[in-house]
Amino acid sequence: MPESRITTEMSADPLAQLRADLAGATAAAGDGSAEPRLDRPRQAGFGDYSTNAAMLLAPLLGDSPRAIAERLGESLGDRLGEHVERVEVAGPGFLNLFMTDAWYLGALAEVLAAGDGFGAGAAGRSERVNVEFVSANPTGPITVASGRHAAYGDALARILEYVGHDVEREFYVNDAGGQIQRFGQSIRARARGDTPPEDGYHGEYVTELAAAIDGAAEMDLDELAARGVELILEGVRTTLDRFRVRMDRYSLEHDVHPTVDEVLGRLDGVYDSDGATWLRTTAHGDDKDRVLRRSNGELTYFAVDIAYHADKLARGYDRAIAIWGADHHGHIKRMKIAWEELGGDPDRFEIVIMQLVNLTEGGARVQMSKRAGTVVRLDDLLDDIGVDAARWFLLQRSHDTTLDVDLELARSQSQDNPVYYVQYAHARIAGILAKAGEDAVRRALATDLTASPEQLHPSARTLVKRLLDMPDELRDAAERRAPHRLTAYAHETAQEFSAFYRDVKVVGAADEGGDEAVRLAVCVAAKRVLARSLDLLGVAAPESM
RNA sequence: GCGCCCGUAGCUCAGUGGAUAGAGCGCUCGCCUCCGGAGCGAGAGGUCGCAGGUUCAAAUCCUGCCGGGCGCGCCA
Repeated sequence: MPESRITTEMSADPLAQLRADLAGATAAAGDGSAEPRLDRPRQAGFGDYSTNAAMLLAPLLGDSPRAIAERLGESLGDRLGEHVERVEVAGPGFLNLFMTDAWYLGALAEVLAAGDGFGAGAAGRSERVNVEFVSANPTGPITVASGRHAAYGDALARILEYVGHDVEREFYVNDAGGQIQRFGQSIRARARGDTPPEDGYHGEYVTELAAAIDGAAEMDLDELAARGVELILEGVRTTLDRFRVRMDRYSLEHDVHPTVDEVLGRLDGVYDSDGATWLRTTAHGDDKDRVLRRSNGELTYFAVDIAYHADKLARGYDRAIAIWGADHHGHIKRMKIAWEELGGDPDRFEIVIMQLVNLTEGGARVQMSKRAGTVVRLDDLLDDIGVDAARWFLLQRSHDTTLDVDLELARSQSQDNPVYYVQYAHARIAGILAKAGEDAVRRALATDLTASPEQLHPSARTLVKRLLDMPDELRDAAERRAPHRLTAYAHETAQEFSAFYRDVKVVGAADEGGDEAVRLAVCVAAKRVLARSLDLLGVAAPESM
């Protein structure tokens, strides 16, 4: 294992360098198979970073973890030189690293040298990724539930892009089939002053559509439905735009239909029974076979979806991520089976299931019923709590847990609301930098920070340490498809900036014997990290509030 | 009955193998001659649903139960 090799390479990620040194020392002590972790201990007494390397080496070397830790600590200390204050062996065999101010300042300088791109490309390997989300029947305005999909899919796409992937965002429009027919019938009924069919659409917007379409009462049903879809889609685009959600591609089910026969012909296990056409999905572990064409001759949603995915597959993405609602989880198995039948690699087709959203007001649940037409529209939510709060709250929780949005809290522009807390921290930094003046900031950024005599305040070290986490946080958020982690990260960063602000004076640092340039540099780095985090979440990062 | 998701502080939830389990809200008590008080600090509050198992180490992995949500159509 070449030693100093890895560490001499310039990297925009100081932690990656530290990790490389650790990996080098560990490999030299063992056979290279151990993959040590570099952790941030919660306890300040356990150092700035810690590693489990010795405990991993113990079974390999047949020695006690603590004895190995002693030796490994020494060689690691040699590698790190002046970057490390001391290396301690603790507990069952942890190695705790206490970094020097010099290391912190060097790391800070690297963060700043990365400009606005700190953490960019953290994925390492770039893939061409398709993210399909929000896809829904274009038979009504976009709801809060779809809003969660939209916020999630968009933030995920932003994060994937930032860490280095080539992302395409796609909206699949189910503009064909029975639901659309019922939609057309519903519009016609309203146009004629009748009540829509039982299984039709009863929302008030249907009446508005009927009024907006000339001759709706007499129009051909298919044409009427198509006109309705057109108007709904227009509204959907407007809402998504307002919600800062960008789509690269709208795929229409209508366009998929002509390809269905050809695609189904490529599948094994298609057979006729009871006047219908089936796919033998049980051959691949499904509990029952699935209908492709009903005995009345109509295609099922499944059949059309297979053709849609065949098209997606043919487009040759490295990875396709589809975001579906919780009520669709029963379809995962059969769709994956079909994907494989089509020759797709199962590892390159992911389905993310979004759990439901509930709105609460003063502790009570806001009742939503699709049938009764009392579903809350995303637009209504945006009117109520604003785009920033809506994006934040809809993104705050993991996609696989049901989400409660406390409207009262989300609405309040007070100290209670986490999204304003983070934005406030960003604006506050902007205020400080403005107070310092452009020249001072420019000079600070041109300074060789490592030459500064500044003794970093513990709050400054904590904050810088947090900033250095960004590449890892982004990588985790991307790999785990977990944008919500970024809300937590942004909030922690804001909190730690607040502590830093409380503990040290930035403008006029000299008054207390400090180096203003270093402190300004910390501010600039923190501001960029907050701005980037907020941007990836689709939340504004205001200069003033 | 079967499948998927969830069960962590009063509430809403982070935390997918590491050392004394965290945040926000709510509650209690403090802090404005100070670069933005839309702020800051302190405190109370937890058998990580239960029981086994794997591991040097489990909220985290495995098994079985219990509780909640969502599905289980020739609907989409």
